[in-house]
Amino acid sequence: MNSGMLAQDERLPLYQRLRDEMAEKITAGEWRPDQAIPTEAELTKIYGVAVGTIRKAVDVLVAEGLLERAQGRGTFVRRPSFDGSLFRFFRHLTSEGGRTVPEGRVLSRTVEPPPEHVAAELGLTAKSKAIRLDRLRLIDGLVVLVEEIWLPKARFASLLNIELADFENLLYPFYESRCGQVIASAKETLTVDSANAAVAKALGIKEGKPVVVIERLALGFDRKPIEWRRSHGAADTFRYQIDIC
Amino acid sequence: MNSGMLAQDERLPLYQRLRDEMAEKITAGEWRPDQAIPTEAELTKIYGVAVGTIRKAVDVLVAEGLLERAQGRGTFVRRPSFDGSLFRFFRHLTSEGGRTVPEGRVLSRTVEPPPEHVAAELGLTAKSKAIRLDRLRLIDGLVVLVEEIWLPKARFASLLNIELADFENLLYPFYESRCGQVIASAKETLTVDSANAAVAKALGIKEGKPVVVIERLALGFDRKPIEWRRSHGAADTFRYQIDIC
DNA sequence: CAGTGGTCTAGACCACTCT
DNA sequence: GAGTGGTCTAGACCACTGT
Repeated sequence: MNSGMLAQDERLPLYQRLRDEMAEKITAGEWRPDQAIPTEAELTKIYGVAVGTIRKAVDVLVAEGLLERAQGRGTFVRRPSFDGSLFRFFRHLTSEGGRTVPEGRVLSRTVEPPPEHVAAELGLTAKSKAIRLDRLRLIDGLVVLVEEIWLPKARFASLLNIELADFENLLYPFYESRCGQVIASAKETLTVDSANAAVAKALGIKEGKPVVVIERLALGFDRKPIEWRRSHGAADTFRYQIDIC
Repeated sequence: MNSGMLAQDERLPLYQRLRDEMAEKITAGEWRPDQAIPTEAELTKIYGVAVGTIRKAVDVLVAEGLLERAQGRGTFVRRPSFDGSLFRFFRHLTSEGGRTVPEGRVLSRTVEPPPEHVAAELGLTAKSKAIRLDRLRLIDGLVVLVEEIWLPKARFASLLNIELADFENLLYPFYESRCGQVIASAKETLTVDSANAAVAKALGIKEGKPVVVIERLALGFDRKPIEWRRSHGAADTFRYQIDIC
């Protein structure tokens, strides 16, 4: 009765194959964000398995952040955006308890071969080109971060047709909706440096003043690198908060 | 048949109460690290619940890192030591790829009422006293961090009988072995400041030079605060790396 | 009220580990 | 072969959300 086509992989546990099947429906857009997936009862009929097995597959997807359960309402495809709890990628608050999303202003977009270290991080060959964005983050009209962003051209070609002014304040949901690229995790490195002339000018501080440098490599659910970025912020107003579990 | 005493909390799900009960056995040392806990079949008899419920409780504890399963062998209490992967609390490497554990040197240990913000973080009343440690972290004989550590006296009274020289380089395994206090998670805040006279002297830098300040609140498995510490390091040699998931 | 996910049970069979 | 955790089933009742 496997009307859900659960062949694919060989001798994996049922719930794993189920998870893959459902993940596929999500990434392929068949089940869309903020939309309820079929109920557990329906899923048992669709796939011909017991409720417990469905639940276990859904457990995995919930743990992975792809689904969200709401008792009495249903199970929903989670929009990996940053409105709710998923504020993971903007912990460097500039003012105390700043909950607001800073404005993002893309200054320039070019296509060029990435520097060697960026190519290495993104897993690109020496010849391949990449998209570079230069961007400011502002709070109350004041520049708090200067960002240099590198994206593999292959994944993000559709970004080249968009007006710079139409880039949204949060890039990750934007990547998702425009390019189907979903960020799942990231690795960040913080260091402190002195501002060079360009950064100092953009941040409105004196050259040589201390700045915080955040280098981030963002990965997809397949753990492949998707974006590399380096951000600079004035050190004296900087605060970085994180929970380690 | 609840021979396992599962009263405690009111109307929590069974598997949650089970989890708490089992976590208690672990933190109390009744189930010791690297030792197998009773089998699922035994646990069902002990607590008078179904296997599925036991499994769900164990699932939670495994997810929390307290237990570890080994098919065909049993379920074991995990030693939350730092030899293996659990290197979570020393990401601020000073030299590139520095894998070595820096030396820790406790300069002083006093018992005094904590400052207001520390008492608040640790959940202590205004009157209660706390243990304060002042400590240096050194790599190759050079001071890289200056630390101010506060501990609730009630939990750490046994530390007062130990020679300062006998404090180990990694405090968290030390807390575990001497005081039965296991750190499960932490919350860190990074900022950049200018070195005051005392910090500058300890770090061997000039007063007013930029320093990185890390404030950390470390929690136990019961999510109660256990330790608060503030570390200072010279900004120019500082590197903080973290994986965000 | 009907429908949803959340909890819990009781038992089956399998894959692995150790002796 | 005996014992362990890993998977899977089938069905029960509950708590919550919507109408």
